[in-house]
Amino acid sequence: MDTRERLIETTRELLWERGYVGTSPKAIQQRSGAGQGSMYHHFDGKSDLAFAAIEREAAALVARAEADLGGPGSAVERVASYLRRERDALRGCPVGHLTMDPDVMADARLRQPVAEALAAVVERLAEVLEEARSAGDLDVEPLPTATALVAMLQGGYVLARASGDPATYTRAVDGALALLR
Amino acid sequence: MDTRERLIETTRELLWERGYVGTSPKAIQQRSGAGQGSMYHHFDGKSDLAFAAIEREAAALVARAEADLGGPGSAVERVASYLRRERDALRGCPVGHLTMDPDVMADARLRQPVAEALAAVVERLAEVLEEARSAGDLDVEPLPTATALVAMLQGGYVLARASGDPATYTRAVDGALALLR
DNA sequence: GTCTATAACCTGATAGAC
DNA sequence: GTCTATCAGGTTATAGAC
Repeated sequence: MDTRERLIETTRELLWERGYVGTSPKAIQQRSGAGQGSMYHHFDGKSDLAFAAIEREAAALVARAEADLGGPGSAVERVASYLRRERDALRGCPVGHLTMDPDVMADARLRQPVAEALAAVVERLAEVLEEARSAGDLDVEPLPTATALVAMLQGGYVLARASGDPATYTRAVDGALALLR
Repeated sequence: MDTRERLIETTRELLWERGYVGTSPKAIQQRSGAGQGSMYHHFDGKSDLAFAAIEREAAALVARAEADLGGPGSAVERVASYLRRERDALRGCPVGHLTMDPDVMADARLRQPVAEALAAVVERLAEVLEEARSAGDLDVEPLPTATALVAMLQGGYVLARASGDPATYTRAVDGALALLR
């Protein structure tokens, strides 16, 4: 992995752990092993480097959702496997996380990939719910239901982090799946 | 309002807007109109002042939930009025917000009021759901359902902030209420 | 209770040598 | 491409006068 790549991956980690406001260029340089000059050679500054990291994280989120929602099985099964996929509940969502960061939300460029990725996941889930409805397996409005389910996952992280217990996240998912029937 | 009070209320505002990591003592002093010496006279430091603000915010969260969940009406109606209560979707939850802040989560003292308040809301909602179940109006497991519903609210903020549109929050609530039937 | 002074370190970046 | 030097300003306090 070359220096540029290491800078981006390190920034992904730090954005996840500490957010944008809580991540300093110095911390990125130290963890990645890149020097000051090196970082400013490859990127215009903190915001530019964060953009590269956020774009990549956003694309990864959409890809993970698609792996479940576009996988094998009936529409209902795919929704369940998306909801039940193992997640690192105490770390939270690397993308959803960023919506609570004031400096990310204040910067249109940083905000865009976050907005697009979450919207894409909701829309994709709505498509699969629509499919389940057509098949007669479910009787719900696709878009509000998809929005509620993705919100429940995002909020599941909030409650799990607050309680310090990953089981809180699982409990939220169980509750949502039970409601879906 | 005296200086001490102004410091606490200003800190509540700034924690909501910018989080703990993103809020500096200087910013608190400037917005509250209190001087450096004044702040350090009333509080041991940033963390001590934040604790006072967080404790108060956490208590307010529990009180708002109780106003709906302990209000008049049937159990089902109270759940609906809790879920439908108007919230400032783009600002997010002043308490849930803090779970994404690394320095709050790393400090047991700051974390405790956040953990307790969110747990109290979930438990209270579960009680009301149990009541609705006893009345034969609802057929759900109280605790997982309450966890899913509170998570949905917390995640509704995430999606609304990402999209920049408060309607996203409302859509999530609508989806959840529809599932509850 | 509030003020100013001071401190040691961090932040986010630029400049120019190698 | 990477390095070190430098910079103006912010951070989170402490000290002591008023």
